[in-house]
Amino acid sequence: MSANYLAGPQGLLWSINARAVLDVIDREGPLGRPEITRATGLSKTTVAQALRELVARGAVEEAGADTTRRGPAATLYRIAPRCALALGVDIGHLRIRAVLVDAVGETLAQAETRAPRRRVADTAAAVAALAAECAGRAGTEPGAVGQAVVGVPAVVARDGRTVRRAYGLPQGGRGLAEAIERDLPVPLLLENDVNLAAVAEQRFGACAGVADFVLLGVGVGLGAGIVLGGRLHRGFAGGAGEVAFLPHPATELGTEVLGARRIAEQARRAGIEGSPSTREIFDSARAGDERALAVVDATARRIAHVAASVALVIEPELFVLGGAFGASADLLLGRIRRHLARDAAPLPIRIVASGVPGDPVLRGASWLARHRARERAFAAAVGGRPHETAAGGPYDVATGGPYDTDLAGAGKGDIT
Amino acid sequence: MSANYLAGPQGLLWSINARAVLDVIDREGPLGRPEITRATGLSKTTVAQALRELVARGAVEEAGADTTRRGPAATLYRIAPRCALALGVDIGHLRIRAVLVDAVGETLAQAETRAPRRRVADTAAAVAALAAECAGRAGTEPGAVGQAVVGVPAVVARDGRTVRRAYGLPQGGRGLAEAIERDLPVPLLLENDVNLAAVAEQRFGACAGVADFVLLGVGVGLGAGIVLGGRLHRGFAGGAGEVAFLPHPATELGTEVLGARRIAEQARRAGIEGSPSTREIFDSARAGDERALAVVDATARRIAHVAASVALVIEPELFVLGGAFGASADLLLGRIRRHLARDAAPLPIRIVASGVPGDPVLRGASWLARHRARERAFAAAVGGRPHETAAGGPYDVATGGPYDTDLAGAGKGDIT
DNA sequence: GAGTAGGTCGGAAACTTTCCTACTCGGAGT
DNA sequence: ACTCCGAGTAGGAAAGTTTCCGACCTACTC
Repeated sequence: MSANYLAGPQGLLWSINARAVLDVIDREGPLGRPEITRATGLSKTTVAQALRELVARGAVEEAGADTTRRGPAATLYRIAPRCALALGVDIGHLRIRAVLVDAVGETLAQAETRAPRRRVADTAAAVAALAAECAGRAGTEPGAVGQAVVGVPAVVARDGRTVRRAYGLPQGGRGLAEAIERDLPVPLLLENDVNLAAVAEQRFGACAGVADFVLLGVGVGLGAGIVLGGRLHRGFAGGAGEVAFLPHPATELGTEVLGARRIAEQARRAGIEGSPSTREIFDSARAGDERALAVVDATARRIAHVAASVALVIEPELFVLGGAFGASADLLLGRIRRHLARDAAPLPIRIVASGVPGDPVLRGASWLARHRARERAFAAAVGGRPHETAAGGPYDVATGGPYDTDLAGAGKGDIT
Repeated sequence: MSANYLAGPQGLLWSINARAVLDVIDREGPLGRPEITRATGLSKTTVAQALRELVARGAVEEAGADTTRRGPAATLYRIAPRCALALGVDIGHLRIRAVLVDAVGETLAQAETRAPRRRVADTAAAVAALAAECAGRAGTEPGAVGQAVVGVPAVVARDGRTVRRAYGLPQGGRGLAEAIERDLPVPLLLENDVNLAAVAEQRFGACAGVADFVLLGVGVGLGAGIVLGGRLHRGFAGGAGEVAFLPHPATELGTEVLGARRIAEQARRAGIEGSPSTREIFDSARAGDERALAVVDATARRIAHVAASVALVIEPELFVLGGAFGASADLLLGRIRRHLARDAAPLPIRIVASGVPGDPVLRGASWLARHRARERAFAAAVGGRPHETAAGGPYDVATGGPYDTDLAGAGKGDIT
């Protein structure tokens, strides 16, 4: 009822300190008690108490002993890998991939299948089947998954369930989310695929430690995953980053600047016959075909144009070239930089190639799923000690603290 | 050294609870003890203790008694207005305005002067003189100001001191900040004027409670103040929102889409003679002059174009039309909406007129200055009880808590 | 007299300091 | 080469401190 004023009883201190212990262990790997004491600034008595409780609750477990120092061996502690399971799914145009990871990010199982074309129910069933397959291989069951994040090639509203403008997806609305939840009853979040690729870039790729960057995903369409202040920026209705529709001098308003269709059109215009796929055009270009190179250059120019426009609006620290044709960075990057240098910008623009190996969408999905599953598990382990008053102050560590991961909320921040 | 893990001794609880009390009083005006007790969820003993301490430290003061209920009158408490003074300054092309406000936002004094043209030292001296004038009228001295925020028509780096691309400002670099600080030795922050107008819009205008919005400032140039998640988005080097350079079909790259110069050019093209000022053109248009109306319409079209581009990148909830010609919203708004509906957008775009009376830049500057001055005063009042151990845990309420208002830091957030 | 404001006191919870035991490594002495 | 002992470290327990809370009491006004 009353807003969250972050006031609380003494039990609050325990939550705060237990959480601090958890965070230290999480960041700095297996750690001995003395090191945790130093890192948190707490007394060793308190740390010992917190560790006992966290182990009892299953969030932390012992991990051998540290014998590097002299004296008695220090017990090491680590996050319990099984305290949270997470499922990442990438629904692409051709394939659906899934990966099951544990709380420390270890891959437990992977699976993939052909993407069914038509019906939402088929897609949902495929996702559930992959989840079951992964769970089976990992020796657990699908219901044990603490969070599933599903990447889709569509605009997803901030509720993480409503889908708009679904390129190639069966249909819009909340149908897909509900169908998946029926078949796979675990906490679910849909997310735009480019956004997830951006998350992957932030966690595993070229943008570690960069607070503001934009991932340009070049694939069937062109989309941007925008990270500002270390957080995904989704826009009011999830439509941020739909940069394919940015006005371009050579393109009518309301049509896409770039995408497979437009590349094909340019290929025709360049006199390339037989309507080859984009991949084939890039391969030809790499082999030195002049006309294909012209198409590549035109593509690079349009990407540069989009990057310049985006930069003028939000001025990120870095652009990353990703997506299906991020693999063609060798061809594109230099040309994009040249166009940027020539045409664009009163401000310098840095652009680099994606640094994420494998399927970035899948990695982003599994990272986000893991983050959320773990956040929930941690909050449960830290919140509400058994002997706390049932009333529960207005403070709730699960959502109120500085660890807020709420995605749905409007996030009416108060700070400028 | 060790990162901030938000762990702390018992004194931390006092900080948290005192801060909660302070926040409640701040938000809900003068309040009696029982109401504070209810709002914070703390016990009345604790609240009483906190209030005693806060009053002793000067952050809170008594404000009469509440006799509406029966029984003994409840003592009311409010934020002590004088616990923080703040100075807002708007350095415009023609005039420099300053306003001195207290901790609760009351205007204590205002002053203005002609903007000196050439030298940085003159500008700085003018600012200091205005500050002295305000302080004198308010019965205090300039040194008592807890924070000064100076709005400038230029790009300001995230350090709040380095100026780039200064339209009409004497020169770039850190010269201005340093000169002002010499003449007026108080905590100083320079900020882009359009950004400050956006802050004003958020606090006093059309965007109260809107987390994501963009203020389009139409004046000598065109700039955007971007608020995302309730926070100003400044960009990597403070250059976010330089939307005047967005590519436009009818404009060569690298030139501004809109601004006084371009409006004049359009007026010439429309056959208007005598090179009238923008204001005169708008006045003619309001009087029904066809050619002037054409210029206005062209202006509206360009604003719509910019808004559409911005929306495709960040999809704010709302656009606000402000700046020097925000006053001409009656002429522009309908036309902008018409152009948006026609040309633009796969997504709907809401745009409204500014809701801030007076000088938005000045109001934004004084709000931000007040916010920062108060934040510092509150942190001081809440942090470090006298009888606390000198050691001091790694937790620091001043900067570490959920009340972080750091502007300079890169803000390497960890949450997606 | 009922309802409310404000104060005080004792108890409970949580953190810290201090003291103590146990363990291991390494060097010195036999 | 073996043994012994001191220094440094890990872990635990007890006492002390700080803080919050509930309960009781007084005083005030309708």
